[in-house]
Amino acid sequence: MKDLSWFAEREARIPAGEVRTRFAPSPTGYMHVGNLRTALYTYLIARRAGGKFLLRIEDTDQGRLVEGAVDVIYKTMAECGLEHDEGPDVGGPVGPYVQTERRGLYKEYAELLMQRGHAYRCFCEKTESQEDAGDFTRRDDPCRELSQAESDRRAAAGEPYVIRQRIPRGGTTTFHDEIFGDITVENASLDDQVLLKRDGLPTYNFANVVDDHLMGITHVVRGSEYLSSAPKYNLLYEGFGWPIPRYVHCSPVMRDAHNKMSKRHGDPSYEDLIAQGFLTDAVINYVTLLGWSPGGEREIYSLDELKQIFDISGISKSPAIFDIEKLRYFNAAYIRAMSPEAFARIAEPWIRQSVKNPAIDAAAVAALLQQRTEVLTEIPEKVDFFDALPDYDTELFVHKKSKSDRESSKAMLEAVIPALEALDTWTDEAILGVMTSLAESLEVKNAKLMWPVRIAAAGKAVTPGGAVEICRILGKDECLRRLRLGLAKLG
RNA sequence: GGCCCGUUGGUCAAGUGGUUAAGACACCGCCCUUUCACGGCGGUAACAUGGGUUCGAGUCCCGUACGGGUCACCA
Repeated sequence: MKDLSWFAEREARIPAGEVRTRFAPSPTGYMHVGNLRTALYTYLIARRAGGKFLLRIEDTDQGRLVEGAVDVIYKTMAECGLEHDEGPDVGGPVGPYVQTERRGLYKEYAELLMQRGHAYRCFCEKTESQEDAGDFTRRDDPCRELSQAESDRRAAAGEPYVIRQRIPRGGTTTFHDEIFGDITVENASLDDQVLLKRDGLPTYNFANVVDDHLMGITHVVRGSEYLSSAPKYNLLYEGFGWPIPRYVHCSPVMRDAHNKMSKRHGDPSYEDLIAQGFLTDAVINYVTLLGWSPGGEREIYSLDELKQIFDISGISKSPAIFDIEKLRYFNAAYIRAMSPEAFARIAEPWIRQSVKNPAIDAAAVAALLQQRTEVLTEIPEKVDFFDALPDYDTELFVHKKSKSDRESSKAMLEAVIPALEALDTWTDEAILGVMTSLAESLEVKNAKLMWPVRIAAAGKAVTPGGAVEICRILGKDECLRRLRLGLAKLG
């Protein structure tokens, strides 16, 4: 048995009282919304307490690894501003927090547990899935009662085995969860779970306990699917004589009342949301509020603000349904709150998707869009008329509210074209001045004059911005060309 | 099926024995107005259910229903 005393030294180097959390994804795919939320809560708990936030890659299932998944995790964390504290274990001879790189460790700890009688070798055949497990009753493993000598002999003879946890046959185990409170279960209902697999790698159940302890984790934050396994982890901690961390089990993020969010059902991952034109800050804000509430009426919070106020007590017990409509609202709020310059910067590529004409000022178009955009993806379709006048129907000139019909529209255009032709300064003020004074002299409401101008200029009934702004951005020549065209259409 | 957990409007949610049961999204109406949007004002809409405990229960206890999780050499 290797000397493990160095761990005592290592532990001594973790500052007493420091809150330490970890986000421990397994690299089996993309970063879904539930993952992101868990990462966020884990991060916020640490930051709020001025503690450490660590990252650990749980790659012990060699069969389920997905190429590039680790990169997605790192990239997403970085993009979201969830900076993690670096670290190999404090001073210990252990590498970075990637479980396959720590494999030797788990075996030693499993053997330590075996020495203490809390684990045993099992030489039985595999059951690799729930289906294989058959009925719902727990197997009474014959290997559990094998003598140490017999067990050692078979192992030495090269017989493959796994190491199982020896759960007490009687009694109960109680653990405390920060969200769900005290939960007590009968030990008899617990299975002798596998700790170390045949391939020598630990199961999640075991690696988690060992690593959380070695990393000095004080708050174990994870999905509520682990709630019913928690008693087994407690027994493990007790077997080692280690302090039990605080548990924070979070309910899942749902796509509807019955199903979790999942890629398989076409639910968006973090990357998908960004590709769909959502802003990182809005996603973070919304996702944090899905299943957690600060208690007041305010809803818009930056990550920095969340770091100051996040509290475990606000996490809710029941699952929350992801509502993309509300995310859209948050996104729109974030867009509106940006400086015009910042918005122009992010909107420009989207504007240029449909507006190729360099004569059209993208920043000016962006200014019109800022109050009317929920997600970036809706931009190209909204502004395409700046590039090319759509082939519109003259029915558009008929508008009840402004009392416009074909005749009035024709008359308005006939009047406005020469007035604008005579205009030298092509600014909002000048254009508006011409139009309002013209409306006044024609004794019509502004709307009645503006309506046909906007229709002729844009070729569609709904546009970002009004007649004046559209005319201005189009430029005098193009604007007048379109107005004359409109007039011609009206015959 | 056993065990564990949950349940306030369509959705997110406040609420910790005494409230006209907040607020937000969505929806509807009105106002503003140069279309749309923004903004402003107003409206519809909830304590799953049955028993207790209590002067008093959304809040505490028990049952029921419904929903979720778990029972893998997956995490």
